[in-house]
Amino acid sequence: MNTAEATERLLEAAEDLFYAQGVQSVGMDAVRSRSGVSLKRLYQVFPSKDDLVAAYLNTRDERWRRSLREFVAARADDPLAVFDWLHEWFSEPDFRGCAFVNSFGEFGTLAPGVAAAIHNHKDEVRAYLRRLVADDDLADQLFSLMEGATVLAAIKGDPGEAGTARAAAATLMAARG
Amino acid sequence: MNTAEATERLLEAAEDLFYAQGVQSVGMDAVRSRSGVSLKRLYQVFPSKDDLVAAYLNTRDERWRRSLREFVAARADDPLAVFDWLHEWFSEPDFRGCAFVNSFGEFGTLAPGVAAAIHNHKDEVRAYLRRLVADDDLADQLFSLMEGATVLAAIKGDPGEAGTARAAAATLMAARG
DNA sequence: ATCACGGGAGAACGTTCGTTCTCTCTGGTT
DNA sequence: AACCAGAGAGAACGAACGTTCTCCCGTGAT
Repeated sequence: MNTAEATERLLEAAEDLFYAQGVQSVGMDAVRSRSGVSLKRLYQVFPSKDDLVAAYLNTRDERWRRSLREFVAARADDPLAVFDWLHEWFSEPDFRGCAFVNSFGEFGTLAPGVAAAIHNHKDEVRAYLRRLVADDDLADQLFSLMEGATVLAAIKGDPGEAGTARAAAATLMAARG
Repeated sequence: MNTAEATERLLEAAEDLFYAQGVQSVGMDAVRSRSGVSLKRLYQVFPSKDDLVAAYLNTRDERWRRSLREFVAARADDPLAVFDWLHEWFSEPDFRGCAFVNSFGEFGTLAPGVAAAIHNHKDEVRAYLRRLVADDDLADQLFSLMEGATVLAAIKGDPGEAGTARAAAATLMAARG
């Protein structure tokens, strides 16, 4: 197995485990057995758990934003499609909320690499929304609705929060012309 | 020191430490030295860390909701006052987001007592908002805005999110008459 | 005064975890 | 054939943590 394949398998295992159970409660041994990559190799590729966590967050950020972007683009970049995408995401059986918000809850501001990945993700999403609606204030309002819906859907286990946020978004957009 | 005072000091120390640093990264020894209560007494009052965490969340829930309720009541129960209260909360120097959302990130659905406290808190807040605006759909939309603003204010360290959410709330309320 | 009890301080125990080390094997090079 | 670089499996190490235990002291009852 070459380094590229080892990296890929490690990131896939890390994402599965960290997202489902949280970072702190998953040991490096669990990542090793899930990925089939030896501990020695693991530490060659990611010299510490913090490095693995930061890589997990960054790859998840890219996949997550790409999925959202493509879904919305297929709907003629209608901002309301964002909330339809949220509904699909909330309905996935292993949905457990926003990985970045959850990691913030686990680490707060303590781990620098983790904090940077969290900031970067939120900045990118906000920038995307601002491109989508071209009114920065409105975009920030929609962003707040997105985050609230995600938190509540995760805690209550109810995908219907996406519909609530969508209705609010429609009202806000209508009010702004 | 009697049991009542020990309980009080333990809960105060636990809240300070758990909220500031997260639950998992605070050991029982830290709670002991901060509170001045011996370990033996600690385990008499709270037989396990899970019990202490659940008690921390429940007392915080009550104090938090009382503070919100009183602030808003002093403003003639204007729903927009909720967002002014959020702005004050976000501006506190040790603000670190919603303790319940953070705990959800740490524990997910694993610890039953913790999960129950989280659900209870969110249910109570939603019920309060529904009483405040008397339109359940609108109340749920405001709830989503609150949660989103809290998450984003915590991650970005910017109390201004309260203003963004307030403006959105004003628009939504105007649209509903 | 003595004795029993409850409490405080902190050592001790068992487990978990991040990280490193050892041992062995394989596979390519000369 | 001899050798060596690297990899895998897993033991080992050191720290941290939740929880319990030991030892000692003070206090209140008899």
